[in-house]
Amino acid sequence: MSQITLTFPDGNTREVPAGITPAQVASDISTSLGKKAISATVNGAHYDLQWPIEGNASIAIHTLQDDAQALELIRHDLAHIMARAVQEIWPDVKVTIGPVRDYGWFYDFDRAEPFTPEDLGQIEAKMKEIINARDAVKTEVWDRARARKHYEDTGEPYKVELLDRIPGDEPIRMYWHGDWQDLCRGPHLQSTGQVPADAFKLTHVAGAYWLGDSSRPMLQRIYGVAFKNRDALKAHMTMLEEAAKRDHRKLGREMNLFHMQEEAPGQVFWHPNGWTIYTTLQDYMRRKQRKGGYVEVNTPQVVNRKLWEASGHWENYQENMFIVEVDEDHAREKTINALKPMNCPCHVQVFNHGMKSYRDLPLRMAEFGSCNRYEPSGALHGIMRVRGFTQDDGHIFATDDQIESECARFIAFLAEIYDDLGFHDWTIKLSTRPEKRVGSEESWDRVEAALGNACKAAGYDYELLEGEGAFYGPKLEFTLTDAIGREWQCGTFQVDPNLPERLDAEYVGADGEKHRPVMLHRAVLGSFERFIGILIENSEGKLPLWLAPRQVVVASIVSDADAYCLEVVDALKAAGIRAEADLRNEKINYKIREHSVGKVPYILACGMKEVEERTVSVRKLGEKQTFGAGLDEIVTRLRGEAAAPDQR
RNA sequence: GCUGCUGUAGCUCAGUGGUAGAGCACUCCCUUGGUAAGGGAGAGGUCGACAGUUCAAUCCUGUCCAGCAGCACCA
Repeated sequence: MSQITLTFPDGNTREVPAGITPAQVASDISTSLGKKAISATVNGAHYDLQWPIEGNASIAIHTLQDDAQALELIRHDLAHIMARAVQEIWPDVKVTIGPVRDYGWFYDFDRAEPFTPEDLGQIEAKMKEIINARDAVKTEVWDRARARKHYEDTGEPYKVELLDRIPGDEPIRMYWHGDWQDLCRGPHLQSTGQVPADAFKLTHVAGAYWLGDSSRPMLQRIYGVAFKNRDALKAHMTMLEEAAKRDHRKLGREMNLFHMQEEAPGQVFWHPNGWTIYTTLQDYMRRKQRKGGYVEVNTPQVVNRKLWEASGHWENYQENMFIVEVDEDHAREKTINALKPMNCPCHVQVFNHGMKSYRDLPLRMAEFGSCNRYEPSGALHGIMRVRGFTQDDGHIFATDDQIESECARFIAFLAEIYDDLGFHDWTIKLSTRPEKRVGSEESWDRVEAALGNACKAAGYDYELLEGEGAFYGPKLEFTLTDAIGREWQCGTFQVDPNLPERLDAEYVGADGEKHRPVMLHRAVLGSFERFIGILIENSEGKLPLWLAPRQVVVASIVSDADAYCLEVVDALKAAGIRAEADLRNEKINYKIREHSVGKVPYILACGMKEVEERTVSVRKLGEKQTFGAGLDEIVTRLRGEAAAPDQR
């Protein structure tokens, strides 16, 4: 047998026979390492301890101490252990796939009966039994035909289909967790006993289409989370509770911002508090847009189908449109309109009205455009995904030569706004030409390069999403990261030569000839509804002062201070601050608690001491420490703090 | 849209084949209290909608509507 050379991370080398497994290598180093080992990285690939190494290689042995590998293997083995548990309890359940995901794994099953929460408890108990049995994990490479016959014989049609999808040059690996067998590319742990038995939890069950295809059968997906130890699991559960506290639907109720009801699914009833956030944000955006060189327009909600036919939406987007039929007595046939799902066709109408010159370009047209889309019922989510919403929409009509500079200009514009709104961590994704597309290769080359160059010119790197662009042009997507690490795609910049063509937009060039402008669709926030939802969740309802709907509550400590409290409120209001008095017959503790829960940024308490001294006792949200301030002093201070970021 | 679950007071939830209950919120009374819930009383519900089974339905069955989780969708 030939010898090969293994190189360890510390640079040491070892001569071993070809075909040696990482398990043997680990045991050769020490018995304890042999026991502790879970997997290896061989020439950069994550290797099962049982896979033979045939040639010279770099090798690193992993143990449960190595976070990345350990978590992946624990979760992956748990997926198998769960599938085994399910089949031991219900032998006729069909197994499919069970990958690792963030914090855990899932496994999809085909079973006529739905799994219940009680079933999850039973499965968990069975899984613990399996882990405690400490069964060895074994693997073999099988011949494709043998594997196929095996799964046909055992009645596992999904596995047969998976087998057929494995590329011909890949080995067919079989794994055994005890007697239970699964087709799997591996790697896995040495034994089920290496899985911590107290650091996982089955969380929920939900439907999922086989292979993610809505035309295929719906399976039942059981989700689990798993960690290296019980404390990490606990920390995760605590994190989930923290995330639940930020839920904008809950905070929206508690802060009396908005509500939704079943007569208008997917549409928001904004209450005074919520509408204050909305209009404050909109006023800010309007000022930014003016400074940013945009003209603002407003276009109709209900538009005849002719325009949607011309724009292509009738053909491609009709399912998502609210159709409005108008049936007049005298009319020969019904007039069919649609609520606008997008503003772009209307903006082209504005552009088309009157002859445009190359001197008018780039023409930056903005609208706080109210749109309605018939979103699938299952997609609705609070104010984040709705059927009626308002975009901070804008379309830049430009020449090809202006794309790059307009793009760079937009990125700078967006960066300022995200910064003002407290989002300092965001990324750009560049989506390039998809398979199905229109336009020449040269024009795609040019426009993709323009977007990429604009990012670099503005000083930002981008991630490439190849083939993800629209059929007519590439786009940039701007994704921000919130306070708890979640990502939200908000901004977009999309190059569209198609719609101007369809709707016959033209301008007169310097040569006196008519030319087609390109249209740049762009948004910074996306929609006000969704963005406000993000702001709420990001801040846990503790919005920055300028956006807080109720900025100051002046609370009386004794009723003899009521008149003074009203005077303080008047002074604050005169300074443009949203202030209100709380003169109720309640103790100051009660008022403090209530307004703290209500996320009011400032509570000014006034008792007789304050009345006599003409001061206020200031308590900032989230701070236990209070401080005293003179009336004029606090008005000046709060007026400064409450100014919008662009007005400081 | 699909699978599963849920729908009882403004909110959070308990409960029963014989037309309902708690806590908080609300109103009133007592209390004037110094930085996260003072005490008492009262009012408040077509038990999501519509059918069906039953002597009797909030409860059982069906259909629909809405919400939640996930999947699919998001030109």
